[in-house]
Amino acid sequence: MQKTVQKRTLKTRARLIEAAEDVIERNGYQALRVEDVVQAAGVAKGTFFAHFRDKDALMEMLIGERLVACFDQVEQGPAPRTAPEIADALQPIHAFMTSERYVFDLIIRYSGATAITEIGPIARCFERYVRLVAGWLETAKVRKDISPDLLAEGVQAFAIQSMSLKFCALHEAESFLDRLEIYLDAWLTPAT
Amino acid sequence: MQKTVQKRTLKTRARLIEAAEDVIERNGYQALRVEDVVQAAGVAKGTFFAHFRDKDALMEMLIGERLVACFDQVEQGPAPRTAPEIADALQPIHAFMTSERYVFDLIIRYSGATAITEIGPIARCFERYVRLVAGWLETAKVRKDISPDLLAEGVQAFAIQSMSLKFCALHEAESFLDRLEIYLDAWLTPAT
DNA sequence: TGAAAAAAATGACCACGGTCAATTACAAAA
DNA sequence: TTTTGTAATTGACCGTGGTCATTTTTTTCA
Repeated sequence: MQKTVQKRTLKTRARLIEAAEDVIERNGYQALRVEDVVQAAGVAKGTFFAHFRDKDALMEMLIGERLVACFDQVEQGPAPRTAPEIADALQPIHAFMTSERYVFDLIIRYSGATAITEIGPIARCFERYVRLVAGWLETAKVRKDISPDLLAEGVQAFAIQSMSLKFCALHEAESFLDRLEIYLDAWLTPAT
Repeated sequence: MQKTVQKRTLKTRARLIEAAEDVIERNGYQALRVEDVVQAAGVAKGTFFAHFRDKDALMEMLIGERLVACFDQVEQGPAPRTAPEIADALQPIHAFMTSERYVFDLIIRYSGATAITEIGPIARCFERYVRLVAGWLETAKVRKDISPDLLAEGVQAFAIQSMSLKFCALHEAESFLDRLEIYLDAWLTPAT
């Protein structure tokens, strides 16, 4: 009844991931085909699905990793204190999320875990987003009538709205950053 | 060089749509298979794709229709004047949008038209949403420091955020409506 | 060391969306 | 009515994600 994991397993897995990253490097996330990956990795198709539940699971992992790296980068910088500074500080995260339509769609689809047991890296990043921004807001020059957590959730909502509009022909005139700044200004520092 | 459209065409198209609606009635949108639709309609598979660009195009049409009906219904009612009233008034629209995860995902995916030429019913509904809410906000008891249009876009952003969280295991404790009301209250009537 | 048990890998196979060259039905002109 | 050009339909076929019974490799333990 032991559950020994063989070294072979890790090696195969590593080969698959490396192959996938190569394919993505060349053609982007959207164009990734499982067949290409297994061929590049030199394994059979079935092996892929022994390592990843489905293609999306691999994508979630790879995109999640990159997203985590973006968060790490953003957390290195100083805490922003105003709406434009916040929009600017989040830029690396937003840039990656909108780097490809496919990437954005997948991130949105995985942003909420459907079951507690399957909270993946992307869903965790969404929680991290709120924690990160809420942390900034505690000492930022913003309204204090509602909690930093609620404020941060709003920032997230506006960021997603702005990113959606970036992919939209009707609204491409106004730039993503301008739009987000307008939203955040109205949300964080209302002048009623 | 004439471009006569035969009566046959309309008939076939109607049969396909009816068949699709039947299938959806029974098993929901998610479960619809093109094969089932063409079989029920008594036509060949190729015929389906002569009438609809792809499966999503049919879905956009059908879901778009239902969504338009929801808007029609909401527009019948009196204009709400407070944050909870607004959340409540929009309920039929939000209820349909979150009736199935598949429906929500498809609506989000089609909410922004990628090209001017391909603005579909769903993208139009998103514009209509903003116009509708902006109309309400003109005479509602809400902050006046920013335009009704901007305020309405925010309402949309918060509604999408709340709907996303509805599908999320981590946040299912708080109900959709409660959550939206909290957001809208903070957005429309800040107490700085 | 060798046999039994467990883990990993294989590839033929399936499901489903989508394509397209060939065929059939239609409608207008002769 | 027949001819002819075009609109509409067909179904065999393809690409790609995903499955699973079988085979191969590794580990365990007498």
